[in-house]
Amino acid sequence: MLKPVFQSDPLEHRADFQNALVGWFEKNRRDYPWRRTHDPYAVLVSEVMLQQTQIATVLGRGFFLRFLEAFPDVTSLAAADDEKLLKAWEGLGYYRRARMLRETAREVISRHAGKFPEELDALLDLPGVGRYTAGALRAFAFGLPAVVVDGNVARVISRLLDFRGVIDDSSGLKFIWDTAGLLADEDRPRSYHAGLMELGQRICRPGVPDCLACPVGAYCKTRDPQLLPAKKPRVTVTEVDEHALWLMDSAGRVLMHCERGKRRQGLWKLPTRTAEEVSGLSMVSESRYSITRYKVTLRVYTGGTAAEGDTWVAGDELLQLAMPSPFRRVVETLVGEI
DNA sequence: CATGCGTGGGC
DNA sequence: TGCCCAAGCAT
Repeated sequence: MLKPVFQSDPLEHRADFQNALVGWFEKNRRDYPWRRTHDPYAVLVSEVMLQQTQIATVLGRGFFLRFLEAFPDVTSLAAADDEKLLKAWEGLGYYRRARMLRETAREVISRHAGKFPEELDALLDLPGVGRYTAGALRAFAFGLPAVVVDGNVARVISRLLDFRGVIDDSSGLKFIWDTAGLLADEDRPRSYHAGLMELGQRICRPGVPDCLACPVGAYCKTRDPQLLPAKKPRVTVTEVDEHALWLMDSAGRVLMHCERGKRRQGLWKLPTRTAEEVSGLSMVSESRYSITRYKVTLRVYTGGTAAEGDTWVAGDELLQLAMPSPFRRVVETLVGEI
């Protein structure tokens, strides 16, 4: 690992560190659509979309601008129905985020007279807004002092300070957040925090970083960045099978099932069945996908019967429904084979 | 504190 | 290819 020599502790030379970072950012910053606005509503939409979701996903498929066209302000989002809301979120995953975003729009109207609060505690009270998102709103929407720690920032700080402990237990998180607070530039929150994240995204990458291009290499203590950050061991992956039906009636309608639970309400799938219920039916599709700690084999069969809660959907409405991606892929394939 | 919640980029 | 993991949050 070729890397600049450590010269100064960033905590002891905070202003120099901040200047180096902000100077680099001002020259090299990427032009993202959410950086062209300070509207707290638009900033919140971007931050929620970007939770655990890569920029390329949000940007490349146009989610951000499309969502703002559909729901340009808190009033329109507060009034959104499930169908339109989930359709705008389809493909992004973590669908609960969309519902909480709408709930936040409603609370901004009912509890804050339609104007986003600027105090940290008030922001943290909003549904779906945790300490990262609250800090991001403080810095990027309001230009106020903040502490902003995402996965990028945690990695950068662990390397800068050569923090070898795991960063995802309570003591590791405390170290990262405390250090982030000590390093933060209170006069230039926008450039500093966006710069620290963009540094982590582009230079101080996971795995082998591009240390020779790093603007703050002189403030970085670690000698082997590729070993950091340390994390707790991952949970083991479990293989599971999922069985579903592909059933069409004489009118060309397809049997579907709308999720009723609190978490995934409004998302549509093919009706799922137990292994016993599909025994003897002929399989028309087999696919695999990963979800959290599960590797799922999804098999779809023709035959079977409708059950309580299943819904017949007209063929021309089928692809309008919001579905989880694995089911959307299967449905699009099977529709194409008709 | 552990777990559930999606998806796709990149190596 | 299989695996890591990404601008987290709620429970």
